[in-house]
Amino acid sequence: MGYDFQSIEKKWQHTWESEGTFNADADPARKKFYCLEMFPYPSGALHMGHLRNYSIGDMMTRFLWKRGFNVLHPIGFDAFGLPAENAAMKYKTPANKWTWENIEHMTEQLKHMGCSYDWRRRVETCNPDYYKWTQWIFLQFFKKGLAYRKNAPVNWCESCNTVLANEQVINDGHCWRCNTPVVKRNLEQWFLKITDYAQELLDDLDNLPGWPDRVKTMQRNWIGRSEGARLTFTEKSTGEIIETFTTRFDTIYGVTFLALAPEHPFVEKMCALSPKGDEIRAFVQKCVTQSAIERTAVGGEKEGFFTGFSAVNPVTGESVPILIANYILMDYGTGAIMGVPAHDQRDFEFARKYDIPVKVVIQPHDESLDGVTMEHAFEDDGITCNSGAFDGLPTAEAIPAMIEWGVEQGFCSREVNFRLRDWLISRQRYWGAPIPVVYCDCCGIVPVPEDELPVLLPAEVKIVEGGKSPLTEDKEWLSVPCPKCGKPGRREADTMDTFICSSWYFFRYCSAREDSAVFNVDEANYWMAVDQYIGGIEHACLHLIYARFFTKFFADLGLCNAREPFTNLLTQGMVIKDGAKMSKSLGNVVDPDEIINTYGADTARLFILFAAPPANDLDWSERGVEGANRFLNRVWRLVEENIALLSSVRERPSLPMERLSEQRMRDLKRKIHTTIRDVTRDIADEKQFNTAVARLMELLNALSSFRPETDDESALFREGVDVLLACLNPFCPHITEELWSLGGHKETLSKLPWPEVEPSALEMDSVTVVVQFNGKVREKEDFPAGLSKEELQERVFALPSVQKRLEGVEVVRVIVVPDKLVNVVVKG
RNA sequence: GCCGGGGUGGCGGAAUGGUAGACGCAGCGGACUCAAAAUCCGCCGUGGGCGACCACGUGGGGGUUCGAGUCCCCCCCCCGGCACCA
Repeated sequence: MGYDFQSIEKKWQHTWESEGTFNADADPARKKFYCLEMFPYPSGALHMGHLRNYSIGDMMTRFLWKRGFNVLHPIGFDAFGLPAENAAMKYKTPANKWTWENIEHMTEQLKHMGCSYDWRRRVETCNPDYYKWTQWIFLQFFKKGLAYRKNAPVNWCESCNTVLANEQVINDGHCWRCNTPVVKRNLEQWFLKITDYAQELLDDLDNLPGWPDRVKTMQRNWIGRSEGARLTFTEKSTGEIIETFTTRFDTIYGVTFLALAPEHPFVEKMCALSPKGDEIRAFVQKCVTQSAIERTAVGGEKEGFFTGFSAVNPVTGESVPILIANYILMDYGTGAIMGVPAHDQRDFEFARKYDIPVKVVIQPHDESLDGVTMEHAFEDDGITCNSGAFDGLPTAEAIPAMIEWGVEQGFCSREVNFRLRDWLISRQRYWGAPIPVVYCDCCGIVPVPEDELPVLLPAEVKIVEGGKSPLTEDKEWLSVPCPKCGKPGRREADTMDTFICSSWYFFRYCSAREDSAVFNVDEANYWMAVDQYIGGIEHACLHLIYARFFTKFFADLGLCNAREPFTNLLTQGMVIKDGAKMSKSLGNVVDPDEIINTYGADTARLFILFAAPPANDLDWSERGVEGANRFLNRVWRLVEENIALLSSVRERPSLPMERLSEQRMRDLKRKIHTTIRDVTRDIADEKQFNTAVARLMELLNALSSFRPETDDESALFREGVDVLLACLNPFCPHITEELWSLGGHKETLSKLPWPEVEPSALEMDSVTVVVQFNGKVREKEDFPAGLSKEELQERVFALPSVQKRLEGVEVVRVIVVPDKLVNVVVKG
């Protein structure tokens, strides 16, 4: 029978809650630490991913309290979102009720894990007290001109019945939430101008040494900066200006066509002017109906159409044909490109298909290209040719020289383009924060005055089958007088992307009950930035970019000093079972409740932290869980079986190393203190929690076999048990608290300082020295620690086994590393 | 294609350029037991040898070094991101 974790865990959870053990208040006199895990969506119950995330965060929090920090460790719920609406339809329960029930249930689950949250700070993004401020933030964006409406081809998920931001289209054109293929629709929508911050979002990644390279690289790719020039062409018959963007300005002499996106504004004009207008329209129609995936797939069939119009190359004066091409994207650069088939593979394929000339303007170093016969484009650097005064320049010099010349001549300008697009934040859904604007026939778009916030969601809505937003059907809710002129107006029926709600919650935690402002600036400045953020890597280009954007915006509003929200980021791996991510559809889920009910929260936490380093995927193993449980039972027995002995030396100090002479006592003393040293380093510096646990298992093994006989030995044994419990406490808080109090201690272990290393206890009495011959281990021998190089070599050479090996060989060289090894290099 | 992260026993995983495989899981042998469970003790990379030992071994190939899982170069494979972005 194992120990009675059920009653122990309940007991200590009550104690921590009733005593407010982990409540934290801003205190400028104390050094702070803000430890945060990504808050959960209240889907109904915690899953293993949550259990892992919160086990890591809780362990770190408890460790940091012990290390003397004032630790803010809050939790809340990312409570708006589509699943609530789907559940409403499925179970005929209002989204509101479903969500709040889930929040209460999951709160209980988090408490059963023994998590050390400051529960006074819990936030729920669907709470009007919270989304009032989400709306307020929107209004600040609006005031600054960073929230705007535009008509654009946008991503539409036919399953979620709403638009999506670019970041939310993943896996080659699929919805991030439901994996349905995304289609394009032309709609007028609200956007946030995240592109204004593109350069800073990119640059500041260099100031985040505490972030994994993987995540920074993903964000750099996503932001996608490219430097080049904007070049102006003139259409011959109309004089229309057509602008193109290029990163290879050095290839302008090789331009043999111009290609426009089907959506390019000049296309409409050409249709009107040209006798081929109907044909052009037909071609454009064909392109537009292609799916996003077809249009953007690498190696997809390039389709073009000669418009009959032509443009003049401003550099050469040559006339080149204008085509419309399906592979040109309207929302990147200018929506038009200069075609250089000799030096761009896409242009090359296109040119060969439509018999457009290929003009070589860069020669490689090792061969000579011929535009007529070449089989693919030459895209590498080389030597410029056929380019007038620039002939002979290597690419790296040609680009800046030619741009400079183009700028002087007035037909080009330097330009930087980003792949990052503005953030589409409208959602055609009910369960989200309403966008606080009113449409008025007289005044246009009118923001709701700040003192009228929040714009409340109607509590009861009719669920509309077919996925249409219920808000569009609620005539009473929609109709509202214009805040400006008072005439009848109409509310915005779209709600905000829930990623808006989660872009600022970590600020709200700093002063969660503040009702006069979005957050208290002083408290935010005390707590922010988050010192340690923990969550899944799937948010690399979603939440983690949005949150950085919001923080920079807040800083610009003067609301906070921090320009980056998260100083250190830990992205934990997935929980795997039978070789695949745990998921309902695969049927390989393990329910956290079941594990906690069977083995206890301490066992669950310990297994999760021991089974793999946090960034790795974690292979779930029932056997491994049993192993963790076995360890805790051994710890329990160690204390229980020695309880009288431990009490008898409660007040007897453990002797310092200098006073210990017996070898087994010296060894145990050293083990106790190297354990403190190593566990501290593993948690604080390496964030290798699995090895920290391994060290504690070793300490238990040492204590189990010690068997004290004298009072001094008992006192040493007690010291070892105390250290084991104190170091294990952040991992397994309940059992360690219980054993701590069973051992006669009065204080709450959770708030006691982390044990201190006694430096003298770390000193080694003897060391095992490895004797190598030509780099191969041949002998091992114990010597007193601290021998000089000379003495160690002398004593090694005196060993009979070494003497034997030295017979008949010539010693060429000897390398001696004190306390470590002697390598004898021999010949013959 | 570009960028990032990886590749170590049967498995999860350890190793400031200095004993490869800590710790755990599984397995094997033993003790206790009428028996089982639980617990405790021992063994546990591969090949060879009765043995002391010897050879091989961290994806592959080179290199630096007295010494390389670790550093450098080339290559292979797996995972992730971006990709018709001009």
